[in-house]
Amino acid sequence: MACGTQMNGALRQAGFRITPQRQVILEVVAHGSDHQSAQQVYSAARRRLPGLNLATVYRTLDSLNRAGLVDRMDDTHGSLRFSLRDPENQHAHLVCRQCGATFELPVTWLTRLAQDIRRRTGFEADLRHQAFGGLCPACVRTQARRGSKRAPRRKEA
Amino acid sequence: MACGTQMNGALRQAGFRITPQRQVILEVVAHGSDHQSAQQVYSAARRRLPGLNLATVYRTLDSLNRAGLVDRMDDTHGSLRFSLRDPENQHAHLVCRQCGATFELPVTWLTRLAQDIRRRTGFEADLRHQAFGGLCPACVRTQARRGSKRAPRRKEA
DNA sequence: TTCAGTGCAAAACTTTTGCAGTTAT
DNA sequence: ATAACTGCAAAAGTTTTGCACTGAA
Repeated sequence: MACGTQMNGALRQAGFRITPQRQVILEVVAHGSDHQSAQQVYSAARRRLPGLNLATVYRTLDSLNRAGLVDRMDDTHGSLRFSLRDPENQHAHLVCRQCGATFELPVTWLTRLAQDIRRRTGFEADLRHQAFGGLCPACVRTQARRGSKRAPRRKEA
Repeated sequence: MACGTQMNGALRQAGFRITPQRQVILEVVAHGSDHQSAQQVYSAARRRLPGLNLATVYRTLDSLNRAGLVDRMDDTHGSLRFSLRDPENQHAHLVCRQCGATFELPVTWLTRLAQDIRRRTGFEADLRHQAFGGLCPACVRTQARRGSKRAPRRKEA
């Protein structure tokens, strides 16, 4: 696939030098599962680049984000999640408080809300990559049957 | 005011022992500015109770939260914010990415969205205490005039 | 050649936890 | 008397930073 070439072009265009680290990290974000944490990106990238350092992952993801190639979202469980930016598919997120699963929410569902907020308060809400907490369908069912179950490790909203 | 007595009642009713720490912490949350971070609560409470420990603040706020007296929200800048629960005034939050100011958003504005989500995905979104990022009116103006300015210290959404 | 990019180690920050001593009931 | 609660110190977990070295341009 010409994918690698395409990415290099994007990197170069954004004013970055092409390094193995960047190529691998960007490819992991692009081809790996969506909304990965820095640790996940690190683990995956490390398999191909054993010497890779976590700080580099953070720095690279931050650069890629500022360059507009990668999106960041706060998963409300204490870490940031990264995914390839896709202007065709702007979305927010649903994060299950029980099992941590994340789902996408087309940003169009949120436009009316954002408009309401802007008109009535003057606040410019940016609902892209916003994470909403709640219970996923599976956990709703589970919870309906039994009492409570396991909980996430850290933070809560 | 009978406020102290009222609080003690609430504490006792929730099965808590009455301690100076709890009284002070709850009062700071109740009378201080809304949506304070643990550090802010700590600083304010410490003025009246110099020996107070930050761990106690966290433990107490967690207890009060589980008892339903206090609400928690994740400000998407890396810390939790606490406020007195007011069932009459359920709300979500707008958090300015530029200056960190927070505003309240009546939860009624979000009911339609929550319904849409439930009907179309089965996900039970809990939008109470949800924090939405964006720019407050003041920072929108500031940003319109000049270029960029100071940024928050940690995390970003 | 030169400066952006990297690895490493250490720090920054928020939040949690183990434990021994204290205190409300 | 006896749990519950607190202070202290240390750890956990994510993210950032300083610095000297390396390598892409």
